[in-house]
Amino acid sequence: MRVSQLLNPTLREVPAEAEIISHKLMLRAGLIRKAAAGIYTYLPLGLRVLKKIERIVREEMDAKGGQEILLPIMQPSEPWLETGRWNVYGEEMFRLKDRHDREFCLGPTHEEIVTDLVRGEVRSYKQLPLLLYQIQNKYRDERRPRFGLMRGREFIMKDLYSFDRDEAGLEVSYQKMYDAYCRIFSRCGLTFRPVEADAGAIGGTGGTHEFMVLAESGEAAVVYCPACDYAANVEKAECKPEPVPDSPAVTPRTMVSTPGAKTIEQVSTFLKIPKTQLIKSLLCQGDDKVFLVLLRGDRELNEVKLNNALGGFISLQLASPETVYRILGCEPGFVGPVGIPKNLMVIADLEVKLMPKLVCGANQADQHYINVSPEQDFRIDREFDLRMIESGEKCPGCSVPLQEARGIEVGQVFKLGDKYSKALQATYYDESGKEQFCVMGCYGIGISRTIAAAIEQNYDQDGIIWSMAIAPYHCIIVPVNLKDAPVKEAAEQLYAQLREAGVEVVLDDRDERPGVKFKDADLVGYPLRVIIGSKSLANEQVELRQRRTGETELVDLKGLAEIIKNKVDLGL
RNA sequence: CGGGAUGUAGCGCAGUUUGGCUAGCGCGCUUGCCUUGGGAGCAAGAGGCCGGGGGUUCGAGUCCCUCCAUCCCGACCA
Repeated sequence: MRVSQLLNPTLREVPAEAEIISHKLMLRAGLIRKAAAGIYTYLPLGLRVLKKIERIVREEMDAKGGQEILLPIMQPSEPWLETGRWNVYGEEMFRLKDRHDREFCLGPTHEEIVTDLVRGEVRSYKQLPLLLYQIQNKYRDERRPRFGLMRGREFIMKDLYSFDRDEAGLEVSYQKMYDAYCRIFSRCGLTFRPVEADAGAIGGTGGTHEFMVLAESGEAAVVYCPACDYAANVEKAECKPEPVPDSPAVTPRTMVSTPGAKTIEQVSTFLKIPKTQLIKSLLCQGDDKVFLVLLRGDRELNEVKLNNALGGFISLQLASPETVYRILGCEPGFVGPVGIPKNLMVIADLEVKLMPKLVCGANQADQHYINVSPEQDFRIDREFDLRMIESGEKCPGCSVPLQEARGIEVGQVFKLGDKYSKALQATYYDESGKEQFCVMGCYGIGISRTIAAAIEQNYDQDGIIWSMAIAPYHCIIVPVNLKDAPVKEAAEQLYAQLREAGVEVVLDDRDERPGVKFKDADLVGYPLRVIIGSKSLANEQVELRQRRTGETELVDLKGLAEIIKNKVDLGL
């Protein structure tokens, strides 16, 4: 391709809309343009990167026995009604009606439609296991799309669905995908970590792992063990209850005045009692149920754990101050578990019981109780691990202190079990002629997000640094001065040779000054750059520069095509 | 959805407070000259429903009402 003909509108300045580095660089390097919030057009170079990643994904899926299909984007409501998710998915689902008023959605995911397919086509155990995948658009009306391709309302995903005879089969499929994902992200040149995760609305009873590309801009927080291979999303990371070491003298429960002290911080300071001896009492509302959640004062509530513990709500949130007042007769700052209405369920974190004496709100303005004993002074109806893990806590595997990092979730693998096959009656007949439910797994990779993640991990002040495997082109030829006939001729010749050799190459044939071409080449991030200038050309030599290292070598023009071809094949 | 901000040429911005004639600047774009190893220089040009609608006024980019769009924080989220 000739740069003069390439639709690659690079920008000198960063559009005001971009915040994070990948978004800025993708706009500046002319890879994407915005069509609407969270909806993007891929320009030629952006699309080439996308196709490169797709190709790697296809190769690895096919290698594991995956069969590619293409499911519809527009899906009828019926299978969604059968699984109950038509109503559960909420506003995040784009919905539409046809001229007959029949309801459809733009697929946010494809469990329903693929299971609907399989229940119609699979009859026998002989057809299993079945691994079906597709690469296509997903639609989610995110409340807040952001960061360019990182969180879009339309995005491209590879999703594979496995159908097995039983749990053992699922285990095999799951492991295949887990391995394939590791290979895919390695081939894309990413530093990543599989972490234990929460299954969220996709549900399913088995395990799930998220594949996190480690980057500062990541939206997810993970903890990992530097000694063993334990790693988990903080939403999921299991917390061991820790006893509070310092226990105050045992005296009867006493109400004390704490004027204006509403937060844990304020109460702790006012009473000169460490936060570990305070109780954090949160009145929560899940759908239409209200309950009181108790945590040690210095801990944070993990809402995902809470929601899972209670069986999953459509909406779970802190109760409004009005609700708190209606139920407990005080404002949120003075809530506590002592003397509350009998029908108000109390859900405590595992650590609460380990607190010998504690301080809590008295459900009266400006009053707290001190010397409160769990179970003696208030009841605990149910106990769970409800808190957010903190970095430095001990690894559940090997007790080494955990470290914290941020990550971009580029993939997730789920064991679904029979959640969808049961709801949609996807069954097969086993050897004895008995009807059984398929055991399912689903496995997603955010292809478009992976592009953004790759940039977040590979850039410098000049622009993007692609790894060879996913670069839009392998190499760019920059003739310093096209009006210099030998330079032009050498450039054209090399361009032809490289194309002949199967190297993906662009020739910057624009009548621009060299500085402009160098800047653009760095910005776009071609891994290899050949600079043809008159001085070195006089010795039949040109410069070969590596984008990542900036390392430049003077090489003979003769045989250069082979050298470049080798570098491309070796991935540098 | 709550809070905050922004919308003026392809991009980045000024002008809006205190209404006034023909709406500016830089980059980019077009043409010519010149230049050719890290976003050169000179000259001449093109390009705007000042986000939309309504209102106030002799007069609105500027004031008022309203809608829309976009971004950030939070909430939320496979």
